[in-house]
Amino acid sequence: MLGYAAMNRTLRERDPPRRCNRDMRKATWESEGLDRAAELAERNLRDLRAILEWNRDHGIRFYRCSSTLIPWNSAFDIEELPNYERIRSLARDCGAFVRANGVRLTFHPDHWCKLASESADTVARSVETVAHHGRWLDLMGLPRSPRYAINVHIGAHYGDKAATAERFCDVVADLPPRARARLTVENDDTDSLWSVPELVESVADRVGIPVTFDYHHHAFADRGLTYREAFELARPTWGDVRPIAHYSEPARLHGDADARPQAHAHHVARVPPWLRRAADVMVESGGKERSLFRLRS
DNA sequence: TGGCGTCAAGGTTGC
DNA sequence: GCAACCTTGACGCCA
Repeated sequence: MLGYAAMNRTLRERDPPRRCNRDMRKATWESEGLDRAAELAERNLRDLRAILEWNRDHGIRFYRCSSTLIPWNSAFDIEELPNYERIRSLARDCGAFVRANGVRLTFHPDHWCKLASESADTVARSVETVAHHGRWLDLMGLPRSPRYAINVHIGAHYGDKAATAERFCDVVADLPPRARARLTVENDDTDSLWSVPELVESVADRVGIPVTFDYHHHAFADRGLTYREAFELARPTWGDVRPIAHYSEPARLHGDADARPQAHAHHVARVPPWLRRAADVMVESGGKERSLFRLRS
């Protein structure tokens, strides 16, 4: 399967727009609080259902939902929402749709999520982040499996990779099951950070979570491995679950000579067939769902 | 209503 | 030691 992340450009341009990433700024959160969060969450969940239906109608069964599905959820318990029962019902409905249609739904908390941080406060906030993603998937009634992944990066080295890996594993082992059982870890796009072999050896083999292979990121920390060798290293960490891989192409190869090497191109030319055969591939490009259509044509 | 400056959070690197 | 940068759409102020 091929998938895309977050925004659906086609539905975003409709009137009214359909999207599941409505958010608010701090000042709004402080002035309007739970009532506003409740309203945005409800609209986001309704539109998530619409996006999932649109995906199915267009042959797309792999989708990464925005982490602002329930905005500011790290600041409150979801049961505190005044419309909690409606939220629960909408989430259950999305989950039922996902299961009935063989959809793979995942999340990818952003780079503020630092499970291996040296700061206890940062770790606590990061644990809360993956925990509430797990809560959403539970509300949807989806199995606690990396089929419905909550994918994170370690994203730092703190000057000591061995100690960082140790902290990461300790924190992961203590996560609530709703997050722990769905957690996956992805290779970074920086030479000093976490490559596929490092994640497999230092994390996956120790604490038993799958490694998400990001094809584009691998170029920045290849450790002498070809793309295929790196993927084959990550593959067994998924056990019985079909692996997820991320695929994008450098903007520089698509005419943007000034782009930094890590920048993603707006579309991708071709997903390697060996990768498509062995994994569900999340295409990360600005073109979103339209990039998938171009790959088919 | 449209344009546009700014946005909760962490960490690395360059100066 | 401080500032820029990551990344990117969307929020929300202001004209």
